[in-house]
Amino acid sequence: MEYQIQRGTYDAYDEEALNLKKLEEIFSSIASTYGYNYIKTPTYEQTELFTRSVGESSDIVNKEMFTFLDKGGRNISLRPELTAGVMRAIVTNKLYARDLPLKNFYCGNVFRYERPQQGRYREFLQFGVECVGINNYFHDVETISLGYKSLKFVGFSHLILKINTLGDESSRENYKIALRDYFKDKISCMCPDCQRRFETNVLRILDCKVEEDQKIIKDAPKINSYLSQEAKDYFQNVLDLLDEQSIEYVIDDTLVRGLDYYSQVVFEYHYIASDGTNLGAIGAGGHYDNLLSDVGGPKLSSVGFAFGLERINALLKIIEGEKYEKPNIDLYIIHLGEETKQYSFLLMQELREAFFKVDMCLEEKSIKSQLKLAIRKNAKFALIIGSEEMQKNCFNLKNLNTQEQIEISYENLIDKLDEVIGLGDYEDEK
RNA sequence: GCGACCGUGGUGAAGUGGUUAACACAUCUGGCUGUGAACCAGACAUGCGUGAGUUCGAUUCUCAUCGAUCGCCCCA
Repeated sequence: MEYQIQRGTYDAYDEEALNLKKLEEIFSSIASTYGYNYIKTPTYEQTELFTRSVGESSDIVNKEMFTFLDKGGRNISLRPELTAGVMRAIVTNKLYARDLPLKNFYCGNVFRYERPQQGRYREFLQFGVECVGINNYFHDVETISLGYKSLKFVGFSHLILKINTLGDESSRENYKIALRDYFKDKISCMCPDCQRRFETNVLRILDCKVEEDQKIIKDAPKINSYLSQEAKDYFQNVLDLLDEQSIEYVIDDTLVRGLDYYSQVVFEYHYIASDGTNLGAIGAGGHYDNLLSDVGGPKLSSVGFAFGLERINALLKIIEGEKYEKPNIDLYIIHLGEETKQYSFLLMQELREAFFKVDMCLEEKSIKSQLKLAIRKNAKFALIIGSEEMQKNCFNLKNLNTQEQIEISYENLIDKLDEVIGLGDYEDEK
């Protein structure tokens, strides 16, 4: 009986695992330059935390959560996103009493029980940030631009930033009433999904892709006419400040997010690969005013976003093609003859102490096989040690890219490796 | 949750109701016992996602199930 991997999950190994991990490192370090600190919260929380925060009308909570009773009878859910947990942590630890805003970034696995598709898993990784505590459009822009620049940095040269405003609470309520009013007598001839949305969340009707419905939606009232002057100014300030930084955006007034907690500005990052692959949003976020108070803390405005690491990784693989980074080592030691094995092994351990990435084959194999192994391990250099070399304490160092080979003494080995491998790294970065 | 399509070795894949499941790449061994190639000779699926059924006989037909992919829904 062979065990099967669970639906919607995947194993990452080799370059995929390497690059996923690298993405986390890069995003983390860029977030640090923006003054964000790492926060880690539990993988599961009380179910109610999510129904309260993400929203009972949202599909995520409604039908996509992994929910169960633990042995103590507690109602538990695997996190479908990380914002709610971060908010809870802020309340639990009374972090809101510190200097505001609180700026945290996170990276972790989240769970949603959905039908799997390309770029969509039931357990996937999110990297995100939350800036909590101050209602100031500068923070919105700071956050949007952090996401934007991070994505640019890892290789998305032509990003699409979609942005919209949902207005403040009263603007949004008025707008919803207007929408209901508009769709009231038309809804019966719209698609079943829209009819459902009409009841649960009118805003989402704007998202509908059915052609017939689009015609009706086109003439629906626009949020713009229902925004309070304050909300309009807020949004305009955000746009102006984005312009100042030459961050390009597209205003998309049909952009409404699926999580219930957003207000004011919302945004999504998109990328369409040259081969047409479109994985949907690779990152998305927005401003929210009531989440912290919904979870039992003070009422503080916040803004945040989350990236989907698998989607980002999949697109980068297409963009970078051959250059997509593979695991590698610095040096592969090739030993010839029984008596050189131990000598080589000890040398290898010594080099590892100096933080070189070194490996060797501990079986007896022909030089041919060992060279092939070196290639397969993606080694930069091979160090060939035969009994003659062992006697003389002198080896052959072969550059596996250029095939050049030099003779080098034991004394000079580490210096030479420093020089030659350091150089290799430098060239890689260029 | 709904619809479509698919599932053969490490990989890409051909194929048939019936004794040895083609071909290619990769890998291993030897020819060549110290340098990644080429060439030559061998090796490599007790098996065709899983389970059941039809049949004298199924990888090939039927059903179920699991899984991938795509569309819808939703989302990162």
